[in-house]
Amino acid sequence: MQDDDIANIMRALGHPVRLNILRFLASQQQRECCCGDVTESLPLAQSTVSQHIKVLLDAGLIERKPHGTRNRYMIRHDRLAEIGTAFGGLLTGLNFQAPHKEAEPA
Amino acid sequence: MQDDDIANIMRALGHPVRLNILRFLASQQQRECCCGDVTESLPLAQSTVSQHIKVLLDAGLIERKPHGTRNRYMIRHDRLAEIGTAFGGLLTGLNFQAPHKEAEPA
DNA sequence: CATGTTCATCGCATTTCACCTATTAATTCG
DNA sequence: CGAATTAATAGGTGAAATGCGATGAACATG
Repeated sequence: MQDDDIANIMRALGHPVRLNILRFLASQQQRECCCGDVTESLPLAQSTVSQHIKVLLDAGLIERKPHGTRNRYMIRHDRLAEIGTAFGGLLTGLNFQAPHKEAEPA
Repeated sequence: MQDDDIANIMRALGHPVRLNILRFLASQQQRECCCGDVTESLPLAQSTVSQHIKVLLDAGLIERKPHGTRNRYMIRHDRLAEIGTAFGGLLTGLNFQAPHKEAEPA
């Protein structure tokens, strides 16, 4: 995964509302979960929520499934796994460069 | 760690240039590493780099140590560990069962 | 077909971000 | 002290993000 991809994903995660949306989706996994449900759980207008959902979609963090007149949203666990790996790699890379001097444990 | 903190950190990590700066600092850990060094490694003006550094400082990802007329910068490994834990917690909360191990400094 | 529901998208206003040049503060040194 | 060095900050500009209300497409149903 490229720096640009990681940066994009981090930016998508860099907003409290979007974190809330993800958590909400996670908590409602097995039910119908459409834009309206998410909107109800937040003090924001429907259009605003829809925008945030789009950001998460574009970052590949969630997926959309049309379902009648509604859209059902769900977390993309496959992508989360990738992201976890990439992020772990990033942190490891940032930690790795001090072979003789280690971060001292308290 | 609160959602706002996580979001702040994610936003700080959500820019390729800042990822580059972190990597550069990681690779130069044992040497003097001041703003000028970072600037030389990037196609950006000194003031722009200084601003990015400020974002990383505010997010607690790096620290500053005045050193003569220069400022020496270094990665805050303690914070990276915290962030790794928080991020892991976030992913777990989203129902992601990590099949890989987390990046932590020993 | 007409009506109601859902929600993405389109303006629009405001704020924040990213970049620059120029300046200023702090420090070293002749 | 004056000159040089380093880097933070001030100020300006254009782009992007964030929020809203309004509109319209897609679908279900009477």
